[in-house]
Amino acid sequence: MSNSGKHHQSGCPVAFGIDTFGDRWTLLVIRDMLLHGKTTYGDFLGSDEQIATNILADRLKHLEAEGIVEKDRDSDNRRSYIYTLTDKGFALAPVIFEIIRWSGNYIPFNKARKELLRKIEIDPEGFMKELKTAGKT
Amino acid sequence: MSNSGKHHQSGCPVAFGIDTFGDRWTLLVIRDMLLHGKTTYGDFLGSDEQIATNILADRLKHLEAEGIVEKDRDSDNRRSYIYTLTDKGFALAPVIFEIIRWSGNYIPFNKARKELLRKIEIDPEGFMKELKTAGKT
DNA sequence: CTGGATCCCAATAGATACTG
DNA sequence: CAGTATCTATTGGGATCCAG
Repeated sequence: MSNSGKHHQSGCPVAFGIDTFGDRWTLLVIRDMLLHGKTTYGDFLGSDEQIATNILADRLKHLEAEGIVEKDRDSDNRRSYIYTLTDKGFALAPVIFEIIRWSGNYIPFNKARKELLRKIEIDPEGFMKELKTAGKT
Repeated sequence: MSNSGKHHQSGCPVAFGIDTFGDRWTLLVIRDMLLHGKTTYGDFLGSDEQIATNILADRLKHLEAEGIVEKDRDSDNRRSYIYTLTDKGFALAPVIFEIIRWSGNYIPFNKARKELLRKIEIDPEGFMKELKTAGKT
């Protein structure tokens, strides 16, 4: 299931990489582990991008099958699982970092600000309230 | 058409990168320009991975819209187009290189050999014939 | 409760045939 | 040569169900 039939099998290392982690979700999960210290199914579900449960389960399964992620029982929680990156998974850090570097140069610089302005327009009072309570967390 | 509805809009640079070039074909086209000096629609179609014509057209259009690729008329050929990377496109080279580096460490080293062995098993005579005529191109 | 599996169906990607 | 049209396959969202 899932991503069979998508493999290029051309022998090209770029194609191999894409076949392994080149879908729209996999790298985000890896990012969560690498950059945000997320380790559980619930953690991943909580990310901003709102991955669906079936997609997440599928991707985790594949990452495990590929040896990029390891799944163990939480020794404390006993009914929870902990996902961690293997060396092979951790070795993707430079790829992620180069993507971040590239985006840093080319992401629309005012996207966040635009969001903010939209918020202000729609609900100025709510925004002001948010502003006042910000930084107290 | 194409990749609308897939954008994460989370503000995360990784998600931004994925939204821009994170599908299964875009990076391969960029690889062709970057590493193999390909410049025309026909060039891209000829790659090992066999991209479909509509996909290629779509991806080129998007790459152009994103300012990653530039499309100009071939000054010689006049009814042919030349696609070249912009600076923004060229700036993806480190991403590609890190993917190659990662794959270099983790790609199944014997994939090509396995293919070969399979061929030999299925059609030994055909294989021998291929072997004899190889290197004459 | 956490970590999934499953089903439905909408939307997207992709292969193939054909066209300006 | 450089695409478009059409039709099929796959992915993905969301709800719900299920097991430990």
